[in-house]
Amino acid sequence: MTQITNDLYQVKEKMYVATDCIIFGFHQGKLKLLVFKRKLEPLQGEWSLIGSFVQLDEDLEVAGQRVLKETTGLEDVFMQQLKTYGRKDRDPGYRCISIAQYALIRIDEYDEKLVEEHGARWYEIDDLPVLILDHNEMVQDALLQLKHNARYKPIGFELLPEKFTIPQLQSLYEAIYQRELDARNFRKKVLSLNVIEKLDEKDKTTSKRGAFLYKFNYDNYQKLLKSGYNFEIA
Amino acid sequence: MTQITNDLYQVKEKMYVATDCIIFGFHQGKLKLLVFKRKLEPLQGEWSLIGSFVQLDEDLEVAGQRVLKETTGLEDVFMQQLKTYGRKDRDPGYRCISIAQYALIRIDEYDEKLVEEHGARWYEIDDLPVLILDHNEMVQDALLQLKHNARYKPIGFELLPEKFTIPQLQSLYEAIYQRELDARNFRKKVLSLNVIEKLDEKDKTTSKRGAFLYKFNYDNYQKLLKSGYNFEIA
DNA sequence: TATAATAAATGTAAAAAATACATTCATTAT
DNA sequence: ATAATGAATGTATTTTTTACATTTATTATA
Repeated sequence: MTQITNDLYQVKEKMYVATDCIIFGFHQGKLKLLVFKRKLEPLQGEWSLIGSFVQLDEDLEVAGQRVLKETTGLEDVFMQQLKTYGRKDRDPGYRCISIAQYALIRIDEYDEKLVEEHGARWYEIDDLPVLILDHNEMVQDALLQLKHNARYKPIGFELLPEKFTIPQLQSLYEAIYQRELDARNFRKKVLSLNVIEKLDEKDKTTSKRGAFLYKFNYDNYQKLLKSGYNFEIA
Repeated sequence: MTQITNDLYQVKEKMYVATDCIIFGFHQGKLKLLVFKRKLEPLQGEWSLIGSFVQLDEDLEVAGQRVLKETTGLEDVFMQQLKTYGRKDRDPGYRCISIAQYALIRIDEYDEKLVEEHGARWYEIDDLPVLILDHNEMVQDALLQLKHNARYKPIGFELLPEKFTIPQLQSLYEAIYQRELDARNFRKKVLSLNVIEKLDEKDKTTSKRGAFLYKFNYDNYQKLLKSGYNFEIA
């Protein structure tokens, strides 16, 4: 639970239902997490995931999207339920369960101003601060899930801009798997899946020669999924 | 939500938190699901998963185990959180989210009497009745998860008695994957993982020759897991 | 305008893993 | 003694994964 609306702990006479968002981004070859400085007591000033109570008339997914919108300005973000955290003593004072959802966003797209207003900051995933409650546990679980999913779904594309180069994609997968990959084998594998399309443009920000830009082909992806394919990318 | 404690729908002024259990068993070569006949209004007499509200002073996992204990008499059952179902209109009348957990149990061990008292019945998974609310969706999601997990963890062992034969194990995997496997390749693969131990006993219930019994070796399993192994079994 | 520098792009051979497939074995019942 | 039954076993082929070094396109600068 992240948004506590008064500043005194109270007795456990009611079950609260919250959602917390684990927001991943990818920037300059690094996988990053968006963390927030708590504005309310208790634990004011501590680092925390962003979250909110789930409203009575609100779907779970909608609650997650609402939090994302309020904090980053982004809509229709890729978001997936991770796990529900429900240890009876996870939040001292309240009895509160939290449905953790993780989001993948394209850092170049988010609304910087909104993020700043919320006292938020991007941290590299291998240099995270201590977070309140069980939030570090949530992040570690989400990282595991991300690694796992990246192996079987082309989930990584959510973290890149619409047009990206193969070296960029490789660098993302290296950040997720936390190990280096062979450029030839990676390219071979990714192209063999037939889910990215070569464009007639080059990105020249990282080399004189320039690297061709590609875009993700959702149609082919859907077809591949239906055919029962496995999608191991690296 | 399954256990509703009065018989009139009421307005949505409070968030309820329930847990529903998807109980899988394996018997005579078939993967089965334990379903229950609802005892209370609304929807009395309909087939349903078994569930309960989560108590204020109760961990989520404990709530699941409690339900299992009450309905099958079994304790320390293998159980895993599946997903939280939180559509705002999933339960007409109440606003109730449900944390679905799935359990794998050894059918020969469960307490038949307790199951009967609860008006429960085992259904083959490809012959399930219509269940209340979103329970059919929960079951389908759980089956997908089970298939997925069975591929990467030797999860299937939870569904077999402690001593089992390789043909039995194969038959279980065939039931989970819903396709036939090659006996030679299956045996080769399973033995190569080094997680089952041959015993000096045979099971002669299915053949004159008898098949050697094996038991699962949790220590080797843990070692293998730590070494980062993948565990694809079929 | 030639040259140096840089990251992008490419192919092949070896190793490992997955698959396809048919026969013999141990035991019991007749 | 023999027929019947499911259990157990090995090998060759195909597919997938891995390891590894050179050339290419472009820009900056000498």
